[in-house]
Amino acid sequence: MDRIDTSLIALRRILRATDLFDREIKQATGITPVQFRVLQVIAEKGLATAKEISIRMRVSQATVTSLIDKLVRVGMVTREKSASDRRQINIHITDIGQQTIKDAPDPLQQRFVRKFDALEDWEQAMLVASLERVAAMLDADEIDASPVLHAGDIKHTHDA
Amino acid sequence: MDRIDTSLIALRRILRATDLFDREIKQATGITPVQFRVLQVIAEKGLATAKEISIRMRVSQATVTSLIDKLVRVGMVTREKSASDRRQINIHITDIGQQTIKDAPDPLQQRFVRKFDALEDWEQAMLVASLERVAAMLDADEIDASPVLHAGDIKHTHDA
DNA sequence: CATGTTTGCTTCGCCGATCTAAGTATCATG
DNA sequence: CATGATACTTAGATCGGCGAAGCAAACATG
Repeated sequence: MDRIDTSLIALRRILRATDLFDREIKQATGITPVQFRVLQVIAEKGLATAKEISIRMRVSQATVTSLIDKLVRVGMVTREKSASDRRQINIHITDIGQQTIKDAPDPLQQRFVRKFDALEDWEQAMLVASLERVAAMLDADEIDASPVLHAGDIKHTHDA
Repeated sequence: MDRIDTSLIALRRILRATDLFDREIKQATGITPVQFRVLQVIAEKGLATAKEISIRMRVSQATVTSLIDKLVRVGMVTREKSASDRRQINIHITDIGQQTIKDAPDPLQQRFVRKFDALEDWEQAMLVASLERVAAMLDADEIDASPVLHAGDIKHTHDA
């Protein structure tokens, strides 16, 4: 088995891990991965507008509306009209929502962070260099920043 | 920006690349990424049974049936009863299907392979080691083999 | 060989995510 | 105040996905 095969397989495993995590989330939280992702975004600040969410997740507002509908229905978030601009709706996370996030299985990024921290210095350096390299290889064009991932996302934080 | 942030961002970009590629495929081929993936699987040998596809793609047979329906409708594949076992249906790729695959934009894995080949020996070695490391870090448990990716998958071939 | 079980696929009815287009309410401004 | 932009929701569609039920072919075995 040559290097390229090995690399592709590893890459596949990496991608696959996100997929599996989706299923874990579904089971553990009772909501779907996409809904969970919305919840996470809201949880970051405790509240968010529909617009914000639709931009962060790169989906239409219509989609956000229906996702929020579901989260409201299960009591994880509430809608409240913004006082400053009454066209806006602030979506607040509830205690149940908070709890759901807290109880969710060890997110992918936390898993990564924990193990990364445990590595030797040189190894960390190697990984960083390699990942950046691979990212550059796969990016079709220069991509700005924040993506939509599936589950749990790989967030730019490490409050693990 | 510390190493962990850098890594996570790179990882995010890698995952994001598959997402963007999905959109490219849709535009270029007129079929959806999932349908394209089915087509790819069939194309590997020129034909496949529904069962095979459902296993390879980790979806139910019901789902495969509906995906094949769509590919048949646009003339990219045909259904033919197997001679040896008449319960089985061999799905054959048509010229149109072949053409679609040929005309599809540079798949992710090809992009990767091309660039990987161009690397220095030591760099290839480093990438392989790193990717395997990361894969191990993300895998919750030991994962067997072939996953469902989104677009184009990252196949274990490099007939680029 | 006849009957019962397994296997391979399709049909049906359902749900979730997503979109676009069209509507409603609110704001901002000339 | 009238007009136009902005923030959301509603309506209606498509797609991917599932499980259950059904059917036909193959197999197994007394």
